[in-house]
Amino acid sequence: MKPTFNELFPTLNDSELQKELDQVAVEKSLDADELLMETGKYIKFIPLVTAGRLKVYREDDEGHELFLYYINPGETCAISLVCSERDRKSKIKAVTVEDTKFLAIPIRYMDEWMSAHKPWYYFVMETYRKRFEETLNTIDSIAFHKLDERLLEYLNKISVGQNSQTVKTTHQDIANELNSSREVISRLLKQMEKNGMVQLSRNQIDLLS
Amino acid sequence: MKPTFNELFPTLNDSELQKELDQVAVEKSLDADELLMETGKYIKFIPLVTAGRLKVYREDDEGHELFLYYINPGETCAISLVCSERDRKSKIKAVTVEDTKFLAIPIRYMDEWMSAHKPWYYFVMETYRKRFEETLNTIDSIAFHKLDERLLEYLNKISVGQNSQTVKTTHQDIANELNSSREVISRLLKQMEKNGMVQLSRNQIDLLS
DNA sequence: TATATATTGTGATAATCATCACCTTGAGCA
DNA sequence: TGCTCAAGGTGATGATTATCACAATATATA
Repeated sequence: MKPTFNELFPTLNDSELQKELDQVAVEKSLDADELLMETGKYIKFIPLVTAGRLKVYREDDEGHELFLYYINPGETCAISLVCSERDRKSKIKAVTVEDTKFLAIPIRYMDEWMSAHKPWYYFVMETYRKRFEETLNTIDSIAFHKLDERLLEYLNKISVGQNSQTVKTTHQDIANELNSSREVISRLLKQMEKNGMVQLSRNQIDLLS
Repeated sequence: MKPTFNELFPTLNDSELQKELDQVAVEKSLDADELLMETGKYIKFIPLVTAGRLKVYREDDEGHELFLYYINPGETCAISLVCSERDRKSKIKAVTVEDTKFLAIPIRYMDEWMSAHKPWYYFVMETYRKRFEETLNTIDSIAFHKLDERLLEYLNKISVGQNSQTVKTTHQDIANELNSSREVISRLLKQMEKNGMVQLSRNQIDLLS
């Protein structure tokens, strides 16, 4: 059963706000592995994700990347909220990991709705808070933890994000997302398998603990 | 000549807002090296810094710390804005680096002012944007750069923050703020001195380039 | 089924950084 | 002035991670 908008965004359940949303929101969909937001590009709308999933990365000029967090149904992208301010450019990349649907809200409604609709205001502020916190957790991870811990945190994040113990990916992709190298990830995973923490197979890692 | 409030916070120059500010803001001051915000504690007010300087750190459970950014006069703390939402706890530490004065705004006015006063709204959103960006820059630094680059970025950040080429600190303190060790920082600084990038003396580093 | 390709495994080696031990230098003050 | 202590210097060693080279294995597809 497909969840309704109100089930996905319970805090936006407000008749006046919904009237406005109905008027301006455009339903869009993307296939898996499509680029929603690109480093250096302007952001023109706020995506309210209703189905599928987005992965958000930090990316630098030399092609390095680092996984930050997922955007799941019922969530939106804080960066687009921040950057919507006076059309700032983002330094962030958002990619769909599966077929994804979202409502696109043109950013010009941001300021207006923030003062006109308390539910929208709370929704936006809570989004900020969550993303800031996740970003700080990422900092903890890379600043204070070694790669084996980071790998475990990464796998758990993926697992929780997609609500499954099975992570379908390659060692190379993990290495990219942690800004490490394939061999190192392979060795660490082998070690984790020896310790009974995961089960490895081609293109797949099953978390056991 | 001490700058006026309007010079420090030009975007808050709005007669209605200032009337409210005058009513509720409490002027406070702290000596150097005092703790304004502590990991795990609640935040009860928003500090509008008018003089001095704050240093903001990320801190983990095991006492590791990592310098994030300065809060200079004319600025405020994004974390207190985010965390003020429903009285969240912070995982952040803010310490005065010199005698510091600020206006304390009780957090209960946040929501009210956000919808009632556009200048306040823009100020808060701009603060978010800046801090988010700085936090992402910190991620770039620790994820993509080696320690020598990070050290240089750190010294530049300090230098710009205090508007001086002379950084008065010890190697040990730098090591703490970069989550490294004193010997490593000493060696890297010596290398930088050989390359003519800095001049070292006791408790002091002068940037040359 | 045979072959091509993507994925994973693994040893050797190097770079980076942390840690330990101990020394030297400089500044304040008894 | 000489003592004390904080700050800085430096070699040795080890841990972690990156990189290179190449082997082994699984999957797809011709």
